[in-house]
Amino acid sequence: MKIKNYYKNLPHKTIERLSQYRRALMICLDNGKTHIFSHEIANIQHITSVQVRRDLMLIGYSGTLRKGYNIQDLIEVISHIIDDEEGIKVAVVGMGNLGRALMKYVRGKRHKLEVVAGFDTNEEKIGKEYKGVTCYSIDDLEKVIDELNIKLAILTVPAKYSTETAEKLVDAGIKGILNYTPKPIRVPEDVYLEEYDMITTLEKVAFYIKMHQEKEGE
Amino acid sequence: MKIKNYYKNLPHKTIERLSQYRRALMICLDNGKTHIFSHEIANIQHITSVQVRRDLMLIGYSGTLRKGYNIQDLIEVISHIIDDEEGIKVAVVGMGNLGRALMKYVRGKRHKLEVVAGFDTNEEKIGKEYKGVTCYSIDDLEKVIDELNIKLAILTVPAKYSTETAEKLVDAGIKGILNYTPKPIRVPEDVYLEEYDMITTLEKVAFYIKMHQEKEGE
DNA sequence: TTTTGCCTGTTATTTGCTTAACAATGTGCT
DNA sequence: AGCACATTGTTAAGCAAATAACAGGCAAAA
Ligand SMILES: NC(=O)c1ccc[n+]([C@@H]2O[C@H](COP(=O)([O-])OP(=O)(O)OC[C@H]3O[C@@H](n4cnc5c(N)ncnc54)[C@H](O)[C@@H]3O)[C@@H](O)[C@H]2O)c1
Ligand SMILES: NC(=O)c1ccc[n+]([C@@H]2O[C@H](COP(=O)([O-])OP(=O)(O)OC[C@H]3O[C@@H](n4cnc5c(N)ncnc54)[C@H](O)[C@@H]3O)[C@@H](O)[C@H]2O)c1
Repeated sequence: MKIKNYYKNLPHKTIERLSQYRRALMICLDNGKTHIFSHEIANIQHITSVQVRRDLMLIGYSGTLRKGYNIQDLIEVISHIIDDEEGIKVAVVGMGNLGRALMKYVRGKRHKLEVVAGFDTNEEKIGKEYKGVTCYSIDDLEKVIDELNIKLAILTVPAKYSTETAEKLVDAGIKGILNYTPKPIRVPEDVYLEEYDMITTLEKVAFYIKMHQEKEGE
Repeated sequence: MKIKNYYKNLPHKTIERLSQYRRALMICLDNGKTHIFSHEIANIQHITSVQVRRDLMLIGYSGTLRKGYNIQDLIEVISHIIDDEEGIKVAVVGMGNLGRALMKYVRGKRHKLEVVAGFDTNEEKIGKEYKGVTCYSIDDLEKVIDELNIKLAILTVPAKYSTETAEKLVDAGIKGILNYTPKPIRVPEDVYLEEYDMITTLEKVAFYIKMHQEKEGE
């Protein structure tokens, strides 16, 4: 399993960029391009060509000298690395403003990532469909997750329910959680967790605006 | 201006954590706590106490031995660092599903960060209020940004308009952009840019789920 | 009063990632 | 053919951040 093993050593940041390269490449392909240079990819993503080449080196993909990389090929290689063959089923947990926006947004974006269920506690939402996806009761979490083979959950419940909902998700056998709640959650080692807090990011931007202002005023 | 200067050297990650510490501390304060240990903060945030102490060292705040940190004090010190005294005015550019969710979410969360305007191209949205905030035409961008003294923009327009809208924002004098569009944008050096791509994050979680599955199957 | 233990604050080490440097190579031009 | 050069692929250096290691000190227990 040599091939599989070196995936493990890919830097997290490289994984992120591969996802981005692929989307950029698909657009290029649609535009009729067949080959692309590292500096072109770099330009689209606003990074350096060195970084692109380094990432591609890490996944063992080689381009042709003076012709660049074959777009079609490269898309396939990246897909083979980051996509699961069977596809990964996704649930949105908490069908509020953000949950619904995400549901609509993600649906149909990547065919290996299918949103197949929503969950909520609100009686009015339970049983309804949103963009063709059923909203289930949180009480049926375990059953539905098992039946629909859901592996990934996007957590968008109110912050005060983050912890308990995360626990339910883990107990139900979820393998990865994307937490958009401002409250950090804890998961066992075999569950992959990614957290993103918008208020933090907003405050960070505000801080650097403030700092820049002060620097100018000196 | 010694004080101001060392803010410049604070690691980006420390800034992010300060924002999070503060929110956690405010909750503790509400609960009647007056002092807190580094390991308690660490527990809430699911990080190590060393990291907490190191961050606090960097901002030059000292606790009391065996009593920990004075919560009220610490909140003030952090606020003094990351908050702008005048407050920073924010605009949401692109009042779609995500834009509206964010508008509602951010409003009133932090009183030094006020969302004061929305912008859109859709005639039906222009002139309407959402959560008490007016949605202006993108054609009035420069005027409104100037009049309301808006410094920070959250970009939530469709990806194909990211680039042109970013340019408009920069021209209008915006000092910081938070780009939630999947298309990377480019800004001059004096504009602070933060980008976040949800699909990338989702694919990353999916990748690690897949990898973990394969490791098990060996 | 001494000792133990708990907590802070600081310095040193390690890790992960980015950037720089450069060797290798085939293409087109002269 | 031979030279100039754009472009790839790899190794080395540099940076930022996290973690580890540890010194210092006070409070309570013995
Ligand atoms: N709206 C945003 O733009 C935004 C941005 C960043 C983060 N967030 C975070 O996302 C979360 C949701 O935000 P929102 O604006 O969509 O809030 P919301 O109130 O619109 O939605 C919350 C939804 O979760 C449901 N819910 C409540 N308790 C539940 C439980 N125990 N299990 C399952 N579902 C439950 C509610 O019925 C509701 O439908 C919050 O934690 C918020 O901090 C929101
Ligand atoms: N919805 C989500 O959950 C989500 C998540 C991540 C990223 N995004 C990104 O955020 C952006 C918006 O997503 P959405 O789901 O809200 O889409 P949407 O179509 O609901 O909203 C887009 C809004 O922008 C307005 N608009 C169009 N052109 C404009 C212009 N030139 N200037 C100003 N406004 C303009 C439209 O009238 C509409 O109101 C997209 O780039 C999307 O990729 C959305």
